[in-house]
Amino acid sequence: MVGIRRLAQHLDISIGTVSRALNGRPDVNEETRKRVLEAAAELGYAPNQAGRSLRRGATSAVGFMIESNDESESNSDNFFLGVIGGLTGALAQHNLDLVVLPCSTSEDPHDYLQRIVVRRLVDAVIISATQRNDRRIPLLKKAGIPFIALGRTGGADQHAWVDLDFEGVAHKAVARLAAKGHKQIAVAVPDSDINLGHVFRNAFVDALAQNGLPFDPDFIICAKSSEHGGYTVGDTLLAMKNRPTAVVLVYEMMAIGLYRRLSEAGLVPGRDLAVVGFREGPLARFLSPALTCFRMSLLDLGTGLAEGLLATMPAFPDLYRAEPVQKLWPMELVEGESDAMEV
Amino acid sequence: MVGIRRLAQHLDISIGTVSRALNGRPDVNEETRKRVLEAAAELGYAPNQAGRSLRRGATSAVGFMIESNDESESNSDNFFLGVIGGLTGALAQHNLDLVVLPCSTSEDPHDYLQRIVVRRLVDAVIISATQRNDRRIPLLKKAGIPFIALGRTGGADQHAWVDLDFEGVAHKAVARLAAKGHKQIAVAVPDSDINLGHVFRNAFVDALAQNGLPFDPDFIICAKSSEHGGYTVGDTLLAMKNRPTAVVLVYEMMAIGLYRRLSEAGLVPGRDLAVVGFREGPLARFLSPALTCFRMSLLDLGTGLAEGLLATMPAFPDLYRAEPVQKLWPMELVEGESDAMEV
DNA sequence: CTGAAAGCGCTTACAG
DNA sequence: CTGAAAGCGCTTACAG
Repeated sequence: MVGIRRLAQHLDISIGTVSRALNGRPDVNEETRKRVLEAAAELGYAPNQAGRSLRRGATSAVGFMIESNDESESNSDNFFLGVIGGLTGALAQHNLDLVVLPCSTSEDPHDYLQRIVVRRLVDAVIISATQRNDRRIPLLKKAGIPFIALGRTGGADQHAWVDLDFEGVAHKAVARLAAKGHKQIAVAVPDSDINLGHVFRNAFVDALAQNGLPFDPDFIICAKSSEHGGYTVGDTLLAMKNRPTAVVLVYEMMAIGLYRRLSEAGLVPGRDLAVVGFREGPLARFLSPALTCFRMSLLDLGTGLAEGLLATMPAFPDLYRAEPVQKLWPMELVEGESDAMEV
Repeated sequence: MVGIRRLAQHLDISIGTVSRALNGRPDVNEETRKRVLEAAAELGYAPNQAGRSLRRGATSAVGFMIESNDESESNSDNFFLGVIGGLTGALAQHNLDLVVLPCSTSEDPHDYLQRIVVRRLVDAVIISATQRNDRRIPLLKKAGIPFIALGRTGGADQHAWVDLDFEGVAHKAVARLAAKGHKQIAVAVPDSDINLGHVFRNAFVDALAQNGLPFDPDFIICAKSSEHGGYTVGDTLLAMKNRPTAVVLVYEMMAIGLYRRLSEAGLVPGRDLAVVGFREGPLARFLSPALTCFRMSLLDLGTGLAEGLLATMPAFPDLYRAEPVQKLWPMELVEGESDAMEV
């Protein structure tokens, strides 16, 4: 592997000049710069990242921590890939690399992140799957490393975050169902401690009140965030004596399992039970009857996350903002047939 | 952030001894080692990765390059997350970190990988979505960086790879359909230049011959590797005057779209058209009628990949093998109802 | 068993 | 505009 020394020797100039030429410093003769650039391309030289990071005290890399546990495995589908596409695009404009850091099931997310942070593997971090009480937040604050969370936490959030507009979804879904005459509306939320479950549940209860509908705690159904979870939601609904006439889901994949369970019972979504799904994805588009759900751009979400993160990085003073970005990402209703019925 | 200097000063010993104690060198007084370990835990010290990498000439990180393009976005679902789980587990045992390196749609995979490699961002690389003629292979060979491919290429493969046993799948599927009396069997393959399409097509043609069945080029249907692709496969099949009685799919997600298209035409899989899917996933399990498909463990595949990679790394002489690992990953038939019919 | 020193590959004040 | 030199935070022969 060719280093800066070899390149300098090849050009018969000093390594300092080579470095300055490559880094676009203004105080370099344009003729010299041209020769350096050409030779670098020819010899396939790029600065060794360890040497550069050590000297600069920064890695030019941003970490995106994801959890590859069983739950996310079955529900996330293409969510992260879409977001990653947006992130890489926005970060690349500022010469930042994105590295995805998968925390395995067997390791505590807090400990994993701590290792990453103290070793200074990356300059900034994006965390996802935020818990209601997420110990990673104080860890990152204490370490003083710029970060943004994809998802709110339960605390007083004095940090940057971007989250889906669960409130908007809950209100739009409930208002729509109420307009069709539904009075008994259930909601399916994840049974883990992930914060979005709490957020969505609260928004749902709030939406019921706003529409003058009674709240029945039995109508909040906890389930795994997966197809199978959707299936068990179906089980629960079918077993209720006072069965709801509508259900709102908070994970795309749940719809698949619920459709299946209903079908086994001879019931049809939109005729026997109104179903409102969550995120419109390739799967939702192929369900029959078509699922009423909510649309968003994963790419734009990724871009928004990147912008929010850049605004926390002192290394980018022109983008830096004193106030942390805290943004709810809007989701737009897509009308399907799964809640066509009126009651 | 506390460095080794601070830690040494705090303990009133030299940084050399601190380093040796932390790195488990035998030539350290056990009492000293204990004090160092305790102080490191107390002060939250871990060696700066840039400093360590520069000195050692190795990063202790393995890169897993994935492509976050539109196609993979809609087909990969949980495939990578599962594999990543297996990879992290196996690599962690050798103190290697896994970093996922997403190549964005807009960048050429070859150029992206070259940047990663020459900057020495990682010690070894796993590439995926191999093309028939994949320029990344010669790049990695020339750079002399240990690597393994998830997927074969079209060339004479003198490098390590692990791939799914497409041959086994094609033969099992065709033999099973032939036994049920099918003589006109179609296959759906991806329309991109990804190598698995070629591999599967060849295996399919081979399997037809072995079962004494004629080969009709019209029965090879190219489609996008997505739900929508499955839908267009349905379109193609329905439009054929000489319609096949069975179809074998090479992507899990295709089944969803095909089911949908058949349903729209009033046809039922397993009654009007025999369908054999590819990988059993959470989605396949929820299709109705149940999809006949093939089962594998993503976790084991990840572990196998890691082992194959470690065997190429001179840094692990006890695992090192002169012969590159080249392994077809077996897939086991899971009987469903989607090919129940006999003809 | 421990300390002092060299050096990994860069970038960047500092002289000239 | 360029070169020589210092130094980022580690690890590791080398002395003692």
